[in-house]
Amino acid sequence: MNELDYLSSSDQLDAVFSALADPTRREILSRLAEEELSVTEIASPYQISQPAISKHLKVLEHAGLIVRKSNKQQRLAKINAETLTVVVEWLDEFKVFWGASFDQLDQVLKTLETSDKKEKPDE
Amino acid sequence: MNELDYLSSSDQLDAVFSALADPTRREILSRLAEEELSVTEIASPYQISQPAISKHLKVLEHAGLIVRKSNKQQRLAKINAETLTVVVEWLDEFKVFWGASFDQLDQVLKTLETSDKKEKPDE
DNA sequence: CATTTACATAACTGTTTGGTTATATAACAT
DNA sequence: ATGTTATATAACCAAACAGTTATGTAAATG
Repeated sequence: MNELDYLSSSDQLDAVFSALADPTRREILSRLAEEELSVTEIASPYQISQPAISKHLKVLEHAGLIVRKSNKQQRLAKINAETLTVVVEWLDEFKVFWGASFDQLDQVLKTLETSDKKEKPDE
Repeated sequence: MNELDYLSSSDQLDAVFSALADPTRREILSRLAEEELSVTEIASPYQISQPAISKHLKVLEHAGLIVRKSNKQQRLAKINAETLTVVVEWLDEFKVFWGASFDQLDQVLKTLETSDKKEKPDE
């Protein structure tokens, strides 16, 4: 059970879009697409303080874009890119504006929905 | 020349994602996907004031998600859904997480890039 | 056991956001 | 000319946001 189960679809979009509205958070997400990182590792390239990074991570976690696990005294952050499918689904409403080629996205969405159910039958 | 030409790619993503982070603005955008609407028409379903709607429209316009034109004393808002391609392009970085089926998005993106260049060769 | 490391949390601050009311302006209607 | 309609703008306010410093806590290290 993840935190987003408590959010309405609209609230989840609010949370995801506002999480993505910050360039530092987008960059963190890009780096987490490569590998899991600890808070200190995430903070290292930035000039802002460690608590500021912890806040960014809390925003990403609340949006469901990352999950976290403890390892000794470290807290590793891992991307949860499945959550980005809510953005893809929302975009689907506007696909008509890009012409027929975007119909391929329909197929992608159907594939995703199916595999979601297969991967997480208990949610 | 549109307003977004002055924004860096990251600033444009900031503007687009934060514009989309508000449910009222997303709903306005959905309605504009159906038809052009005047400010009064856009405001009519909501309880908030007309100036509040004008502010929302300014945010959407600044993000490049709508364009506006004057018609008599009305100012019509029209969706500019092409701007949403910056979101699609940003999402492309994470497509690997949804498996091979998402490679179809590559094709969509290539098609979009090509048609972009055809439609706006002067940019 | 004392210290350091990794992180979270609290308290505070300045800025942004999303709303308000009041008012100005431009076009249309009488 | 006067009034009405459509919209924008200004001034204001409360809440949220993004940062700070200071401090607390749990785990590792000497």
